[in-house]
Amino acid sequence: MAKKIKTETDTTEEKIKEAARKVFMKKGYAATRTRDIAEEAGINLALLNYYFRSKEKLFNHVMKEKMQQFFGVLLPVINDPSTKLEIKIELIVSNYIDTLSENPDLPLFVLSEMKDDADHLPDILPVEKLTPKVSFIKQLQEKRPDIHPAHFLMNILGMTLFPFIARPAFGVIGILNKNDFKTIIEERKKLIPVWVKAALKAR
Amino acid sequence: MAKKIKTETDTTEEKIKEAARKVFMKKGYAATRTRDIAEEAGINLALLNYYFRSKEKLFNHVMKEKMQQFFGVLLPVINDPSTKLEIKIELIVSNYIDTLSENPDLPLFVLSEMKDDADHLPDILPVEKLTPKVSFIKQLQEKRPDIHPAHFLMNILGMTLFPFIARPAFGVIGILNKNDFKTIIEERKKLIPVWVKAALKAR
DNA sequence: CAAATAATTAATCACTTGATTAAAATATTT
DNA sequence: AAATATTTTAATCAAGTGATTAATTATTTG
Repeated sequence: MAKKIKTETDTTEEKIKEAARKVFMKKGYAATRTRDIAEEAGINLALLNYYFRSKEKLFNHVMKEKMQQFFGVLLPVINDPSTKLEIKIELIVSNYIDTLSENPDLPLFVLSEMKDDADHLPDILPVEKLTPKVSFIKQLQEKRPDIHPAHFLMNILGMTLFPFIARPAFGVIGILNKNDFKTIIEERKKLIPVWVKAALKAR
Repeated sequence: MAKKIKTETDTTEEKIKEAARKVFMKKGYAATRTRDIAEEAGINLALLNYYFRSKEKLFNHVMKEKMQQFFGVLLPVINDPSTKLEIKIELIVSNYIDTLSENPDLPLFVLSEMKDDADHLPDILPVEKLTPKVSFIKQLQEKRPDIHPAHFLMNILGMTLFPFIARPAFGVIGILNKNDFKTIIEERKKLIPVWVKAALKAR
């Protein structure tokens, strides 16, 4: 009989983490019961506390991961001085669309939980501040010194992320069925950069 | 001594509703305790159930109000056939910015709670579906028959609402302090329509 | 005014929930 | 194989939570 080798995804700790990701992402911190996570992981409730001490500590672990995933799409691109502005825009949009197509709950989860907690969050996510030294900001200011660069960041992220955040709302107003959504999102990979560039030129 | 006249905002029921709006909007359904609402309203916990029967019923009342407020900005403008497309765009943007400046938690609240509940929400909000008969949709299709009208709706709403949804995130990445935010949002009233119109022309 | 009705409260219930404990089972080391 | 350490479980606790009850106070009505 083959020896039991516990692969990384097979360990109890990883089963709990995976269940925690799933349940926290779907229901948020407050609506999640540790029993939900234990059941999802197929383990006893006490084990969860044995491995993670408390609901809050387990949540912080997931939250840190998810914030890194969320900002991890943006920050490397933004900081790379060797990529020109137009390419940065294309990369941000297509990276986010790829990530969120696999993980559509990510932005609403991160932004909701950040709001509850905005103050002591910088602790768990060491994010370099977007000073005017950051190449993306510099490039935007070069192109449009008359407009605050935050505007264009809001435009790119708003156009890209909002459809995922508001997806149920688009359902309610009946403008999109499930299949349309996937198609439209895929179209936006090419369209959003075109529109952002048009906005950069608009006077 | 003057007679006690209970004004509309002075009644117990209204005090409970007002407290419920405040607490539910700030913390969401799951994180809200009925005791929080009672305390905020300055009444006994039992009174809350006396007037509204249950936490869920009280919440549904608030939710319905907030959904009407949220969609109420959009739907009348969208359906008016006598307003031309460019004006519609300006109205949607400036109406939302005015509403959300007074009520910045509205979109994250509505969209979060809609997600948990997406299925049986159409019950509490009778929203006319956005068929191709709706004037806004018709106007978009006239202007750009090559692009699904949902794209432009996503653009307008994304650019307008996203800054409010992601405000704590903009704080964390340090691109905006509190005063900047107000200024920038006010600037966007004029800028977003310019950008949307540029996008409508872009090829 | 007195009786009836409505509004309000303090106390409490039943259940949920995060967490702990003590013991059992399993794995590891000696 | 015995001893030790680690992992897992069932049972339980204490605090929190939505809701109810029974009594009290205020208001309305006849």
